[in-house]
Amino acid sequence: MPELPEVEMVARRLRELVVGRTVVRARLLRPGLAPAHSPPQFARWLRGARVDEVARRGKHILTHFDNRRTLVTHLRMTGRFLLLPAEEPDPAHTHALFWLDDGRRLAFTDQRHFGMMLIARRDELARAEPLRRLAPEPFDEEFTPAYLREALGRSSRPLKVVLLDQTRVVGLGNIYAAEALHRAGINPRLPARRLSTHRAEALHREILAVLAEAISAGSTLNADPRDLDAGYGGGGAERGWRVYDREGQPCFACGAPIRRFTQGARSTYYCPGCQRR
DNA sequence: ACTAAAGCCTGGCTGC
DNA sequence: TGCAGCCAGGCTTTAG
Repeated sequence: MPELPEVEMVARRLRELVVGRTVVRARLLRPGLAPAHSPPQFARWLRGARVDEVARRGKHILTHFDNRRTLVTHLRMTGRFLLLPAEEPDPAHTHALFWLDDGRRLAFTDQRHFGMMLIARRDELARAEPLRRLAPEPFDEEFTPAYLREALGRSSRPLKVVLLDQTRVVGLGNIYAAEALHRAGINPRLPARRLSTHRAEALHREILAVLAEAISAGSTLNADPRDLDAGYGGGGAERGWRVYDREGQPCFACGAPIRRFTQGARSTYYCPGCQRR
């Protein structure tokens, strides 16, 4: 489940592997992946384009080309990039292919068809969907405790649910939202508008810490460079989550059994001892 | 301006 | 053992 740190890792690896390369041929195999474009148009816009830069905005990967267009990719749940030698067959669930000028090709696979791609003019990106309404990046100066409190301040919804709203805070998914709340000692059911200034500071600090630690853990993995998403395989226990996917297991801080309940149609994990209010 | 819920999708798991 | 049905979950859309 790629959230900001995992998407950051994919973007970094993609950057190492494809910046400077030219797409000699592109093919959209499943039109639903990029519903705004016809497959021929998709192919035409990328053919002959050289990759200038790979960036990230929230959970979106931005591949900027020298033709002033940008390929926006959202991995959603199961989207992944794979760099393949020329002779290797297409992997299962391949929905887009990009042949590079060094003979290799980049495949986009997506078992569950949640991922999406869009090609937009680079100079219109920030004003266009799907980036237009995104909150500031957590590591930008703009993202301060005051911003956080302001962004959450009007909502009566549970804090955990609002943290997943990418127009308020960008980059958190179900795992890091739960982890940040646990680290800050805040109950996930707290109505967002009831977050005090003091606790907003703690939450702000822990959001940054949990994201930074995950990025740093991922960047030290010694993985196969062809494996673009190495760094986020594995389940909760292996990744060392404090609450996520640990229902019934003792909290590392206080020993109370971690609890799970449904919030906004997804599982929330928390510690009843550390996150009383 | 806000909130809630359905829908998208497939594979793995649960319970009968 | 077989299989229906549930669950995972990021995000958009629709309805209220």
